[in-house]
This record gives sequence, C-alpha cells and structure tokens, in this order.
Amino acid sequence: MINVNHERTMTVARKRGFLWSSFEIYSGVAGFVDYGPLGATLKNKIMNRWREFYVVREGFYEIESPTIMPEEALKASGHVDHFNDPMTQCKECMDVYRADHIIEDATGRDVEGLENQELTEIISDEGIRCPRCGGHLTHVWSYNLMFQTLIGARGKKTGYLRPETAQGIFIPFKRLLRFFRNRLPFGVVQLGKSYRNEISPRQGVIRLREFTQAEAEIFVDPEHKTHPDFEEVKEDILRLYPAGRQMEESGTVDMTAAEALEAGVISSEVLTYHLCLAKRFLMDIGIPEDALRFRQHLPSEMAHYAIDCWDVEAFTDSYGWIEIIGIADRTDYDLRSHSQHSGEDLRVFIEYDEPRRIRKRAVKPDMGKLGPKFRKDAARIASALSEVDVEEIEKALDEEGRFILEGEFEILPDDVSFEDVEEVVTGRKVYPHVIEPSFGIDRIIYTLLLHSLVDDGERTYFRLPPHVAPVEVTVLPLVNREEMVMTALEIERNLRRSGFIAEFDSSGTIGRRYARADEIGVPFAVTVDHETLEDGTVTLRNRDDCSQVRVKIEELVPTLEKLRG
RNA sequence: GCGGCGUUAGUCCAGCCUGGUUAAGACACUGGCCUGCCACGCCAGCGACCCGGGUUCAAAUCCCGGACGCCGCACCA
Repeated sequence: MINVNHERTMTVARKRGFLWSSFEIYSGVAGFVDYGPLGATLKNKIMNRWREFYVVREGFYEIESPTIMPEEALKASGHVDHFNDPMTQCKECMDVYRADHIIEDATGRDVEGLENQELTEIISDEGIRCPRCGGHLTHVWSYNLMFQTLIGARGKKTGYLRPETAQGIFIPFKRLLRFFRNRLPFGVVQLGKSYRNEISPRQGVIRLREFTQAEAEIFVDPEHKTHPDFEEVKEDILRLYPAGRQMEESGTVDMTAAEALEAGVISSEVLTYHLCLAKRFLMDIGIPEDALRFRQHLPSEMAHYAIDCWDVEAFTDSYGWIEIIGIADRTDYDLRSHSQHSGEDLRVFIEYDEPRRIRKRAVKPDMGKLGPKFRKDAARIASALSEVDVEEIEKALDEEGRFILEGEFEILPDDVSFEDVEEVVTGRKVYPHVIEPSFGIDRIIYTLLLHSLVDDGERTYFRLPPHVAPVEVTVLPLVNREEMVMTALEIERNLRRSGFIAEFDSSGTIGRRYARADEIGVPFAVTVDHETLEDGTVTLRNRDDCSQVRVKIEELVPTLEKLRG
C-alpha cells in the first residue's frame, strides 16, 4: 500500500549521521542506539514540538524525576511483580513457559511468591513435563525486564532503572496537586529515558533497552471525563480499528471523533480528544495520515490497570504495524496503589456545586468510661468505633448488651451514646482517573524517517517539514570564486546569527551539493551566483520541487522565517 | 533464550570453498584543477578483514568460543 523502504532509510540514516547502533567499536550491544549529530537535532526538535502541543497548547507542566527508582515505588506500581517472572524452558521443543503457570496448571498448587529454587524442585518432584511435547524442563530462572542496581556505598537498597516515566509523576502527586491548587483536571508531562532489559531486542530502533518517552498524565474527575476543546477536534477523522472489528477481522473504519464518541467506540470524550491531538502532532512533524491507524487493545491484552487503551500504530514495511503511541485510561489504579503502599492519602477533594446536608446517626464514645477501661488503647478504639457501621453497634448493644470491637474489646451500652447529627458535606474525596498519552519518541523518529524518505531514482532525500529538519538551510557559492565564497560565508553567518541552522558547502559541483543537502532533508538552499555580485539577490531553492526564486539578501531572513513556520 | 545463515574502508561489495601478492573495485569523503545551476569533468589523497583463543612456517581464508546482524521458533505485564 504505502511505499516505504526500511533498508534504504536505515542506510541513509546511518551514513549521514542520524542514527547508528551504539558501542560499535566494541562490537555493539543489542538494544542501544546512538543519535548522531542530525539525529539528535531532529529528536530535540520533535521533543520541542511535542512540548508545543502538550505544555503550551494544553497547559500541562513538565517535571523531571530520577531514572533510578527504589524498589518500593515499583512494587506499588506493580512493575516488580509484572516485570519479574519465573521462566522455564522445554529441553526438547524449546518452548518457554511461565514456571508458576505450568505448575499451577499441572498440580493446582498456588506457588505465588516461591523462590526459583523451590519452583525447580516442585517441577522435578512432581514430574512436571512440557505440556506440548512431554519433554524435560530446565531449571527455573528469573526473567526480569527491569535493570536492577544497588543504591548507596554499602549497596543495601535495591533500585531499578525506571521502566516508564509515568511513575515519576504519580509519586509526587500530592505536591503536584498542591501546585495546581487542588483542582482537577490538570496534566503533568515528563520526557526522558526509560529502560527495559528485553530478552532479545532484534528490531533495531523498534525495540530498545534504553528508549525515550514523552508521557502526559492527565488527572481528571472520574465523573467528568470531558475536554473543554473537544469542539475543535470533533470533525477530525480517525482511522479506527476497534477490538470488535479485530476479532471479526473486518479491518479499520474511518469515523469523525464525534461519531466515534457517540457510538461508544471510544470510552470518553477526553480520551477521544487525546487521540485527535496525538494524530495532529504526528501529522505536524511530517508523518503522513495514511501511515497511521488507531488500534484498540483487546480485552485480553489490556494492562491490568486500564479500562480502555488505544495504540497509535504506524505502517512499516519490515515490521508491519508498530505501536508508536499508547493512549490509555489508566483509571485510578496507580494513585490508589501508591496510596495503599505509602500510606499517603492521594485523593482529591472535589467540591459539590451545592453543599449537601446529610442526616445520619453517629456514635459518640464516652471517654470518661473508655479511658480508665482501655487505657492506652482508648484513643485508638474511639476512632475505630467511628469507622464501624453505626447500626451494627446499636443492634449489638440492643440485642446482646455488648459489642465486641476487633474481636477483643468489649463495649458496653454505657460506654457510648448515639445521636442524630446533620452534617453539611461540601464535596467528596476521590482518586482522580488518569488519561495517559505515552509517546515512544524513538519509534516516532523511525516512522518519520521511514515515511519521509523519497527515493525516486533521480534523487534520494528526506522530505522533512522545515520546522523539524535538522539543517534548515544550506548556502552555496555557484562556483569557487573568491567573491562568491565570501558572500556565501557571510550569508551563512548571518543566518546563524538569526537563529537558523545553516551550512556552507563549496565542495564539488553545484548539483552534487544540492544532492548532498537534499539527502539529509535540508528544505532550502541559497545559491550565490553571478547575478548576486551585481544586484545583491540570491536564488532560494525548494528541496521538494527544485524550484528557485530570486530573493534580496536582506530579505532572506524574513522569507525563511515565514517558510519555516 | 534455541536453531539456521552471515559480519571485509563512511556505504555497497570481491577475495574465503582450495591458507601464502602491496586485500581488488565502485560510490562517498578530503585536497587541487576546471567560469560549471541539479549527484554521472580531470588529477591526487584518505580509508577495512567484528572480538578472543586454537591449528599452521604462514590465517580475511580452517577450527572453537563470544559479540553483533538477518530469518524461523519462543519471549515482549
């Protein structure tokens, strides 16, 4: 369908300084890449463009947290459990299995939390064999997708390189909430490196062990999953591949954002809005619309925390459709979990439009009685009583003459009294839900390069939009004559002073120099020719159609600024 | 992780089977020349045998191990 060429793209990218595999002189390590001079520039421009969309346009704020995280934090997020699986492999057919699953299937035993050694022993004691071919199984090893390290000089504390940037936002949630003056919705973003120790990363820049993410965590009221600017995007066309259509293999469907929301294909307005925004971003940096589709996660593949999740997928010739962005409704999973593990209340107080009066019956402990009776436990008992259902206490005292708290403390009718109180409730405390657009920057750059490469037999060049092209303008003397060279050098210098990434090139024929600049996607070429020396005009050449216009040297900067956008 | 195939200048590659020359070529790049507007004018130059071990008088070449790459299987909450 779409004409792209992975081999050609990567060859040019490597040759011209965009991207290559790391540590080459030490024979390389799979899953790591270097961004060369042009690649790093391109990446920075794309990340800055992303900030334009999410920080400037949406009003989110960017934070920066450590890439090394303590074990507790990742236990709370579920990563320690989910990224650390006991594995075993059949020695005959080479199938790999989760050791705990295979034991549970064979014996019905719950082996959660057992050590690898113990699991290995169970496999041999119970004579468990490969479910497919009956072959012997290897010893159990841990398959840990997170890079582990030790924190501190004595190395007592286990740490991990973060597997996603998102957790760095959830953890300081209370401070962030305060920064946003306790009001929902608000969004926080983080751009940076994350790490996953993939077993066999074989797809180059598609599956890296160290990769760059740009993530936004948008905290919303679970009862108001809307977006104030939805009107603006409601006519955007989305190429959707919902779970239902995947299961019946019926292909994608194009719908407007409003239609998709109306039909319930996408679960909420705010999620729909962010699908649109992601698409707008990708098109802004130069990825063609027809290279993209939105694929909904199947219920079976949805992460444990999400209720709806859409991947933005890009078409590639050698890897098929690849995920470049995940946009998920993570619900309140993360904040709830961090609350439980840390003991911090990470809920948000949401005021009602009108205060509500609630009549209810309350238990009132008589501390004059409870104090002498329970001594140092008294205070705790008093507060524990208020947690218990009032009716339950009243009923027990009525019918049995006593109430046993926590199976231990005997409360008698005289110890407490009951009263009807009217409470004014001005709001409720809730865990916000989290909408998370998560961008894989490396894959986006790969997709952009792949789809930008034009190789028409005549010329080879990256058709990058002017505002993301790493080199923005090249300045060339038509011939190597002193006056032309001097003029060209001066123009290059002035362009740099005016904020353009400009290059000067006098080596080889003019055609070769155009080709050289085209290949790395330089959108504009300024040529100093004979006429320049007479009337102070230069030619300004457009990369995509090779057309040229004459421009006065003084007008170069404003002209290029307009063209760059 | 398993199996198959592979790895030679910046890039694409010849040579390996059958061990022995100064490791060939093209493109790119650099310098010089050339009054030339779209890579294809001339001259010169730079630049490589993935790493480690073994066999041998001698290893790019044969053997073993490793790394990396491609393909298949597995894995990828």
